[in-house]
Amino acid sequence: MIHNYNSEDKVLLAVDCIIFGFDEEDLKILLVKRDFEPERGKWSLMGGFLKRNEDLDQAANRILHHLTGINNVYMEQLYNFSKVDRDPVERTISVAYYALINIAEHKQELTENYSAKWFSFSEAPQLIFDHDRMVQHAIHRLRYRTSTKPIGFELLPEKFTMRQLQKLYEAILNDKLDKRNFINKINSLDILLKLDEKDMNSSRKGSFLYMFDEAKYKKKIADGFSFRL
Amino acid sequence: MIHNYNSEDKVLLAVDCIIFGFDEEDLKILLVKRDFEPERGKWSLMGGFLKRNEDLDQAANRILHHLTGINNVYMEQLYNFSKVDRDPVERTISVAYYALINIAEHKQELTENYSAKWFSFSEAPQLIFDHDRMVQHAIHRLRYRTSTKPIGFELLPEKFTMRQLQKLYEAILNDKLDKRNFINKINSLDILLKLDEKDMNSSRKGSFLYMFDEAKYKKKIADGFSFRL
DNA sequence: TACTAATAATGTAAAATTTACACTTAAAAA
DNA sequence: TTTTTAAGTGTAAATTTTACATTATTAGTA
Repeated sequence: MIHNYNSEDKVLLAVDCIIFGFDEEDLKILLVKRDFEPERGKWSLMGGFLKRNEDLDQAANRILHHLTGINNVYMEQLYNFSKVDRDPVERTISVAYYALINIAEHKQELTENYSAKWFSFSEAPQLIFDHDRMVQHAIHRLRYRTSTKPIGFELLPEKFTMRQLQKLYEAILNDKLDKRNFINKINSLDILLKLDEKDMNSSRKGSFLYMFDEAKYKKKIADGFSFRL
Repeated sequence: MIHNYNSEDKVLLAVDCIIFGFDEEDLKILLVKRDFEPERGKWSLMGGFLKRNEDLDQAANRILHHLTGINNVYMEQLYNFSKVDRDPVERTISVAYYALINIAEHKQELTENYSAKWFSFSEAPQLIFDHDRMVQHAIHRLRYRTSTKPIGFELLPEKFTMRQLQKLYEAILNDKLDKRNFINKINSLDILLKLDEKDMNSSRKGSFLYMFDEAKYKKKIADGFSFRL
């Protein structure tokens, strides 16, 4: 059997990005209003097509930047969606990516020049095509990842309080956690740096700020430590 | 901005299958000798190209069947490999799939008509392109999945002994497990059916055979039970 | 300046889970 | 009947997880 690349079908490869954000309270998701047919005017994920001269990670970042002005986000490849009729226009396979970003930090980038908008995760509108399925997949993976590695790195400001970290976990897991147990657990991971500074916004007493100790974290990973929560 | 699907680049979408097998002792991997250029004669994963009229799951099954005669295998989508120059002939994105099968059950299908061959996982030859990376990804995922859901379903004969199940876990995790703790753990999951039958091959005393109780398992999953091992 | 109000910070005992570990049993073969 | 070989079985100690309530700190207010 001789295989001939030339006789093979080529397809369009789309990349769709599920961008989760956190605003100290709620888990949110970033959507855009589609400005072309089909389904013009409906909400959808950030999407575009892979180009010949880039790999998928690059495509995901280019697309996100193009539609939102947001740059340099750590995105993870999630899953492919490949039903034959998933896109009514043409056979398209979509590679879903997801990311977690700190909303406040990207406020400037996401100006009104862009039609992207944050929605509370629980109040997001219906999306086009199979994008709702993609989001379901992504939240599932995000919850799972939460129990596997510490997630705050990308999602919180550089300095944050234990309370903020806990709220982030609660938003992702959609569950209440016990304050003391949470703090004990996080402290036992031994990857946070307690600062002398306090955040005075949330209370009169103020609460201490922390930073991730990335070096320590990387060392632990390298040593084979498993961060299951 | 009006988007025009026609101006987008189309690409070849390959599907490569990492097939793990178990023969009551070792974890193995199924490879084929490539019979076309480039890299003719070298070992590689089972691969082929997605066709216009099928989705990725279907393509993975078609390709596996075409190259090995094996049918109806449960495969899971793993990850995309998309480096621009990963295939020297033409821009190709590869979707990796992996599966776990029971070697004995597929012995008939995998006859000498096919050039596919089982290799001990630890003794597999070097593979073409980025296939070694794919295999690394797959074994990682398999180990992870092991701690998440019971895996024996697809990998063992319908009836099996506790000893066989333990050896399977040991092969995947590449680690020794304590016999009593393993049995207690498995029993506590409460998804096995103990039969009256014994397997007399492995010892004079014989060891009881078990079956997975799929109905019970599905009910537990539906009830939100988590099978973390 | 003392009092109030509001959230931050902290520790422990009980329960559950995980781990380490060794002897008896059953059946075939000699 | 004795020997051989792997199967089968239980428990105590260690660790981890859970549930839970009081004190501390500061700014604002009287």
